[in-house]
Amino acid sequence: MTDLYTTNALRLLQVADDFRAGLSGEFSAVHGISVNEFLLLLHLERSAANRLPRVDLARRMHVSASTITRMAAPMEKIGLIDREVDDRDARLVFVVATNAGRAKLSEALSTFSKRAGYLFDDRCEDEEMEQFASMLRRLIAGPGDTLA
Amino acid sequence: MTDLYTTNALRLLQVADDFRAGLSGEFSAVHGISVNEFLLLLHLERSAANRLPRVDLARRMHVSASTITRMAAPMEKIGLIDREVDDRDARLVFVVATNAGRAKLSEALSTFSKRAGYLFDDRCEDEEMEQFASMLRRLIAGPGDTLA
DNA sequence: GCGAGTCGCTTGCATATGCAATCATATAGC
DNA sequence: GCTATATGATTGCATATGCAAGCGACTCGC
Repeated sequence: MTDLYTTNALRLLQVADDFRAGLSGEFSAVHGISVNEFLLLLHLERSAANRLPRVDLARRMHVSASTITRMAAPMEKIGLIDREVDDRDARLVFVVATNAGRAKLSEALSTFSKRAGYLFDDRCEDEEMEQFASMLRRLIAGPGDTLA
Repeated sequence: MTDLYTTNALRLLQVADDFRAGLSGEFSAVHGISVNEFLLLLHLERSAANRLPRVDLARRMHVSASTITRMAAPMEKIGLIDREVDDRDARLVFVVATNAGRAKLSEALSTFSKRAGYLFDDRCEDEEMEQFASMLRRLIAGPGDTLA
C-alpha cells in the first residue's frame, strides 16, 4: 500500500518533529531562545561573511521575510544580533551576530549536540552514521546554502 | 568542531523542513488542507480503532490539546471528521474520520508519495532506502504510536 | 538623467498555536 | 456516599507566522 519512499518520508518527518519538540523545550528553558532563533544564529555563523541580508535568511529558513523582520527585532533588543547596511545597496539590511549572539549560539549548540547524542547513540553503529550522513547530504534540497 | 551526530541532526532537520515546506504549498493548493490536517487524518487511519481521543492526537502530533480542539472545529464543519463520545468516560471526545475525510486522506497521500518520490528517486539506491528505513525506525522516539 | 519595473524591507490583517484558567467528569481515600 | 485530586476538553490571552500592500532604493532601456 505504502511504498518505501512514502514510509521513509513519513518517518523522516516524525523523527525530525520528535527531535525538534524535545529541543524546543530545553532551548527555551535553558537558553531562553527558540529553535528558530538558534537556527538563525547558526545560519549567520555558517555564512560566508558571518552576516546575511534578511531576505537570504528567510530563504534559508523557509520562512517569510516578515518573519525575519519580526524575529530580528527582539534579538536585537537583547543584544544577540546587530544590523548593518550595505554600502553599495541601501536596500540590504544585514543581520550580524554580536559577541553575545555567538556565545549564545555556542551554548545552544552544545545542548543541540547533547540531544543529537541522545538521538543517535546506542541506536546506530558508526558505519551507519556515515551512510546516514551521506544520504542526508544528497537529500538536502538543491544547490542552496546549507547548515551542515 | 561539530561531530557526526550533530551534523546528522542538523541535516535531518533541514531535509525535513525542506520536504515539509514543499508539501505545504501543494497540499494547500491542490487539496485545501494543511500538512498538520493531513497528519491528523493519517493518525486516525493508522490508529487501532480508526478513532482517537483528542488528547491522544495531541501527544502523537506534538501539539497542545487546544490546538487539536481548534484544528478539529473547521475539519468537522467541512465534513472531514466527526466526533464520538465514549460510553464509559464522558470526558473523552473521540475524533473519527468520515468517508469524505478518508477520501481526502487518500488523495493527499498520493501527493505525499509523489513528493517522496521526488525526494528519494535518483538520489538513493534501493539498498540504501532499506538501510534508511531501518535507521529511521530505530530513531522514532520511544515506544509511542507511530505513523510508519 | 528619467521612467518603468524589480527588489528588499516593513507593516496591517488574518490565521495558527501554546499556556494558563476553567469546567465537567472520573477516581481514590476515607 | 463524600470530598480531594486527577484528567480531558475548551476558552481567553499572548505570541508567531504568512500574505498582500506599501515604501524606498536599485537597474535597465532610452
